[in-house]
Amino acid sequence: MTTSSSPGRSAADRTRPRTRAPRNTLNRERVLDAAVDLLDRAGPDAFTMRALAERLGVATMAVYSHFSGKDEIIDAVRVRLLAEADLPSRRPEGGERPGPREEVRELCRAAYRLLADHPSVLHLLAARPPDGDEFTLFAERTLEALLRAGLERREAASAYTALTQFTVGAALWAAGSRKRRAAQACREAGAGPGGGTARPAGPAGLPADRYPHLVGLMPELADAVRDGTAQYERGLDALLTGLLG
Amino acid sequence: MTTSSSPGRSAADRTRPRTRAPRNTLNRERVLDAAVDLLDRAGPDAFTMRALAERLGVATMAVYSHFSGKDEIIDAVRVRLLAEADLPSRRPEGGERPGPREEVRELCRAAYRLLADHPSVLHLLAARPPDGDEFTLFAERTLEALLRAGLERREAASAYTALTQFTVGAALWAAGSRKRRAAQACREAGAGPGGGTARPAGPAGLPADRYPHLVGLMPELADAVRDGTAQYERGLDALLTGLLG
DNA sequence: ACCTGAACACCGTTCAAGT
DNA sequence: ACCTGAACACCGTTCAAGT
Repeated sequence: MTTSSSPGRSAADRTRPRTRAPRNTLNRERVLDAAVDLLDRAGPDAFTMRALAERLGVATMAVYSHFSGKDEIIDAVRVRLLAEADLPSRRPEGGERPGPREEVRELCRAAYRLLADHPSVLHLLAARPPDGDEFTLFAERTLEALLRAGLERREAASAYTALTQFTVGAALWAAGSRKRRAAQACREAGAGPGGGTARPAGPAGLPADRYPHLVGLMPELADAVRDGTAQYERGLDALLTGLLG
Repeated sequence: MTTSSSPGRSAADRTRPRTRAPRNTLNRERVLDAAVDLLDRAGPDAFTMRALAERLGVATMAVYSHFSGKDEIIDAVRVRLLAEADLPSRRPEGGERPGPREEVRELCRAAYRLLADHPSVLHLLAARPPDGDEFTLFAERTLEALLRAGLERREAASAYTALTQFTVGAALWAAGSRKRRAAQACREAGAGPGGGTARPAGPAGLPADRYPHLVGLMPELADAVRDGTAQYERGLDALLTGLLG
């Protein structure tokens, strides 16, 4: 897929043995920094213990001194990212404190942004979805706002769950469409600019007689997927209306 | 993790060369049958070209005569499952035709059930989310009902997208909680029934002073995750209310 | 305690060969 | 055309060894 770019050290470097790393070059934090970076840059498939170690300038097995294995690293990355979400400040400096509905909206937006900025986290969430209580700060503040909005305890828990589920699903969609768009651009670049006879009828080869509405609404559906953020906000508004009345 | 159960042939069988398979034992359909079965039974991690071939009673490379590789098989599995969703019949035999809102509800329920029954599809969806137009029949009928409910073209496309996003997110949550519950049961069985001193304070070790609402609502949150279907329906109703007014 | 290199049991896939 | 086995370049992880 990529050309022969070596991300860490050159092939020549990798051949001769690296100068031995100082005794305490590594710690959990440095490993996690590199893991998040590698995951976001290269994607989950390229997230390899060997690649991670190379990025740290260290032998592969050095990482095992600080983590029991790849799974523990993945768990730690997930916990860190979910905990570090850039949430809106609790007390806005200048303006009024927003109403509970507006605060829930802002919190969800922040969660969506986090997932959109770190597409690889989605892969981790899919492989091992969070406990619900792993969003900690996000959960705490969202639940508080939902209760303040007048919801009962059960209703608040249920609403929080629904909001989180929707947010993850929407982010998943956006990440997928981004990936697909990149793949398509790559394909078209490879095929060259000579496609005059392409696309005979249905945009995806779908029979328009069997799926009239689907084919007819294709442009609108493409729009909805294209601008993930705007689409997310529309859905979020609808969900909030249904949840808060 | 598992005991030494060999899913396909015994270790002795695997040692001596298998009797050569007849010329046309394999075809795309048989491969996909086995793939879906293996995926649902053993999970995505155990979904291996070697395991798949063994289940088919065939050498590993035989599969490559019908599929270009693992990715193509995964794509085909996803398309097949999404296309084969067990949707509610278009014309109910006895009763009245339901209103558009009720029909959308039933369609979404069917989609959720499909994802819940095939948890591994979720992994595939996460790795390469669908085009939106891969749900074909589901999309066609949902879009039709949304238009019938009075939505504009853009609104219908947006609403369909939101419903699908929410459905995938909710199914993801349910699958995750199921997996986690199984893992926990396994862990407890291993530890034996001697846990009298466990769980000192917060259910997950969360500081109750930092996360009062989250800790306080833990039972309700656990309930919301426990019965995935009921939780999904509550969220779906809220979303529909917001979308259809 | 922390880091290293070789080795083991896997994986997807290429390739030349069988029928 | 379809199926096979050996081989290649990976992967996560175990292990004995270095400092």
